[in-house]
Amino acid sequence: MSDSQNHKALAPRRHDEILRRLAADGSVGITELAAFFDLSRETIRRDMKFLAERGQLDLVHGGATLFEATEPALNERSQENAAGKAAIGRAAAALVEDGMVVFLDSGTTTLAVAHALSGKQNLTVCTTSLTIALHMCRQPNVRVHMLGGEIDPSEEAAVGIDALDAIGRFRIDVAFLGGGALSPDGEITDFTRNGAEQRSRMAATAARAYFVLDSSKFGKLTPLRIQRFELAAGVIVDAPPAPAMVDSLERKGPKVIVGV
Amino acid sequence: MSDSQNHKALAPRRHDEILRRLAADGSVGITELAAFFDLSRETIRRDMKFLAERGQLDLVHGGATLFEATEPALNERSQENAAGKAAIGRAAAALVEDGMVVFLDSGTTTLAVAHALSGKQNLTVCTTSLTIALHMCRQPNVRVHMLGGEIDPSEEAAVGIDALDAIGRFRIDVAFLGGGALSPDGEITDFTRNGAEQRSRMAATAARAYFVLDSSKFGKLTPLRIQRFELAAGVIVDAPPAPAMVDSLERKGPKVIVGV
DNA sequence: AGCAGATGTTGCAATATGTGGCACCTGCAA
DNA sequence: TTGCAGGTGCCACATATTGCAACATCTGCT
Repeated sequence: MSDSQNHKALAPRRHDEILRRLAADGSVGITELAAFFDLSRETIRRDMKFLAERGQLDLVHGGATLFEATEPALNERSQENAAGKAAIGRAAAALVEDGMVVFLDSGTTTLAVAHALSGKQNLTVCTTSLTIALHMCRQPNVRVHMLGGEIDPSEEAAVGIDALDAIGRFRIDVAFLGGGALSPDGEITDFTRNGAEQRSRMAATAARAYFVLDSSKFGKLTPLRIQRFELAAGVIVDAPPAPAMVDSLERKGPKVIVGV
Repeated sequence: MSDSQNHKALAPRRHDEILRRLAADGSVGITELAAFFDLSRETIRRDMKFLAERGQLDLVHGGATLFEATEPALNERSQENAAGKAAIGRAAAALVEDGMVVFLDSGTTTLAVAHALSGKQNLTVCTTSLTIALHMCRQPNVRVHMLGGEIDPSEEAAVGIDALDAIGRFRIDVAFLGGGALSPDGEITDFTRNGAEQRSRMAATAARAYFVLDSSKFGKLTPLRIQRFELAAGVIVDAPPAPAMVDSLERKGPKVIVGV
């Protein structure tokens, strides 16, 4: 960017530039860099090999991509209906613009949203989920706030009074919330008191809140109603629920958005 | 820039120019400067060596780059001296009894402590590290509190005001703290202001605090002194530091514990 | 003259980069 | 599927650049 004449640079500077492009574009080609720096492909390849050995990128044919730290065996849950969750993720990501403050609830569906957010610039992400925090803090151009509190092992996320407290401190542009079930009469319900309370507050606090619910949760019943869920802007799903459920849900407020 | 005819300048002038270019471009080459000043490469190299010794720049092959008192990448660190870290972990775990409230700092050495704690019963673990929280919440009979806050991507841990706040709320039986270096004169220092402050508070707050430092950190210098580190009960290491360092450290308070 | 500090020169080792050859991928068209 | 063509990975070796240390030279000063 600095000088258009001579891009030749010392090795560490090249490494920076490579990582910078990687962060910006997600991938970078060897030939393209060789031309940019006016150096042979071998030299660039050696740079990349060096960076790859330090775990800073992944080598692929023709260049390099962002290093994917293979997460320790994700739960079986995250495999269930993976395609549906990915579709929900894409639909959710379409609602997020660069620079927004986004809240991501715990859960495998919201994790899919997190994955779909890669590529957005300059996001601020707030979350209670350890896994989501870990994933997002490895993304470039993302600021991550972890809401602290006692960790619920089954969710691997913070719950309880500290997390509830912390929610109030943020001004959230858009929140993506999980949920236990979409009941036959069009209500969103949850498994635990803490979860329901947390989601209720977020639905009321965020400028816009969306519940993300994959089709395995349609028509089920869980014990706790999520208060004020009707303040949410929408419910993002991967397949159309029964028309009756859509009707009664939309009459209360939230729009139903079907991901593709 | 001043005179185009004769760039020859006395050493302090050259030093200024070197630093100026560094600030402007992020790096400078030796050959390039030698030509500019019409001096031999050796002279420029001596200038750079002088500046490097005073911490004003980093020498690299062919020139210099901006001085970065930053830590190496996380993935890289976790591999280094794995055996030593495991030894420290065992020594640390020996200090923990069932039922205690344990604080675990961020860092790869404290992660080794976390691994060594498996088997303890009924622990309560407080941590700022996402990785440690994730690991410990999968253990049976462990309650985990995640201290929230903004996530530092290089640490993958919470830092900043929220984390500092949260520290005050806990009554910690024993804390295991990381650190950037054990300086030659027996002080424990850190890379970042936030890190130093966090560790300082823990050292003062916990009933007993231990720093865990593997031998790669002996005799190094990092910019920030950790205030009140001498309140710590001990420093756990994987190999004996130089006797002079042990002396000056133990005279200040903390005992040196060598893991096996 | 003699000293001290700065700079230059030289030679060799270490490192970085370039080049060419060949095997291997990848996409495409038959 | 097959084969082809172009791009790419990778190795070995050649070349260029740099690091380093020892010693020589210069310059200003007393």
